[in-house]
Amino acid sequence: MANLYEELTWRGMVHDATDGLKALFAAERVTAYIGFDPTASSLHVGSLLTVMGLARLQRFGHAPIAIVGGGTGMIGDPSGKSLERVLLSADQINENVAGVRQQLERFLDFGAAINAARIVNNADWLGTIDLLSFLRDAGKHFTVSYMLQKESVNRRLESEEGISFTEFSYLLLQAYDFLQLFDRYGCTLQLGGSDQWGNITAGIDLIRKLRAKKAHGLVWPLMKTATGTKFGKTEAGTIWLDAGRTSPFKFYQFWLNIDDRDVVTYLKFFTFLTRDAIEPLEAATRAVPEQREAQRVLAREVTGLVHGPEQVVRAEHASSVLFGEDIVALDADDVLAVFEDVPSTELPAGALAGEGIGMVDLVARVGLAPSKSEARRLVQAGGVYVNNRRISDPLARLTRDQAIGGRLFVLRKGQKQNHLIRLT
RNA sequence: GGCGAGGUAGCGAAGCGGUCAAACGCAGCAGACUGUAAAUCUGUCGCCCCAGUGGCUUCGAAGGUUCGAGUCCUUCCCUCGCCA
Repeated sequence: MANLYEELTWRGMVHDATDGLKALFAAERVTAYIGFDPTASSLHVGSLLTVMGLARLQRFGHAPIAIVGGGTGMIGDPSGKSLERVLLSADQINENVAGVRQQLERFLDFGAAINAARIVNNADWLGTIDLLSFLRDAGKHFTVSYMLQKESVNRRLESEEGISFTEFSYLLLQAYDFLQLFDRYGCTLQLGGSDQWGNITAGIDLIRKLRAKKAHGLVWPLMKTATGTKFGKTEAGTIWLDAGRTSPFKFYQFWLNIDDRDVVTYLKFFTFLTRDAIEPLEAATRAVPEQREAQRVLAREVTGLVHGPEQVVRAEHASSVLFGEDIVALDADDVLAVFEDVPSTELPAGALAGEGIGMVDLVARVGLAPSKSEARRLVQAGGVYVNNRRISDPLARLTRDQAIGGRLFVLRKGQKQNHLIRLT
């Protein structure tokens, strides 16, 4: 079995790690954990990196534990946050935990004979421990100056906002989690993003002090995009793993649109493709970037992992139609299939009777612009297309005989925002 | 508590009696170019409509002076420095 440490190093995922980790991987089956933050009921592409961390771990024969932070989620991790967080209600967190759990099941093998994955909720122990016990068992082992030295705490202390006692104590909770997992499951490794390093080392210290055992940590670099925007966000918002929130088509498109400068990094981070598969793609990106071979593979692989092969085929088909052929040449059923994911509005055919409906009214009515004023501006700027043809005259009118198959219009704003209008 | 500086559109920042819905930059939204990219360039960018020398609401809050106030006066609220 290859060494996971070497694998992660090659993938550029080792930002920092404790000494001796490589030897540990070589010597035994390691049980490792990563925490998931239940701030939403679905994971997004940002947390996909974390999911892949666990999945990769399992593929190398080690045992992954996903800890869904039902307990810590109630407190809020100050790491990487400049503002104090809004606390979620217990109900909300439970709902989110359930959603996240369901998604994790896609990636991890919970039935494996020897290294089955587990999902645990730290509310199981954090929710029941009483304050005095916690202060005696965990709090006693950390000096305030130790906690103040942690970068996440320190930065907030110096900020205008300050930090509440609640978030200040987060470090202790996460350290206590590690201890619990060590005791319950023999978990000796915690993974995470580099912003977690301080929290992870706190857990390692706690285990050393209380159990006299060496635990390990490994963190990968924080995701950044070449353009400096936050990874996983687009104009349309966060890219979620839940098909109900981000359609497979949009998900596919997100990966297809990755910047050349980032695509190789992402292939390493988000796919199981081997070095042999990735290196030619890297060369292709340098030689013929306009072909976007690397992006195509990335989109296919990740969409396949998250939504399955059928969705890949559909997304690829939709993409080729949408950015290639003339929509008018298609029949209404094909258009419906391709645009299934796209928001749609039903419009009574009567609205198009006689002179038809004005462009400005239409754009405003289906919500592509928030008001008629903005709709007009948009049309005049040349940003509106009907069935792939630009209509820049705000006084233009649409009638039924221009509809595809007499029943559909594809209204587009800019290059990518489509909206389907069904006549009824 | 004392002294000083300041609060202008999503953010940053000009404006110091009319020509101010308010320069400029960023973000946003479109357009060109292109590879459904990046960079760059162009337009737009308080809100509304029947799109016009159109309507409405803004420049911390409330009052006042004035034909006219983001601009002057009064009071109040808040922020930031320095000193107690």
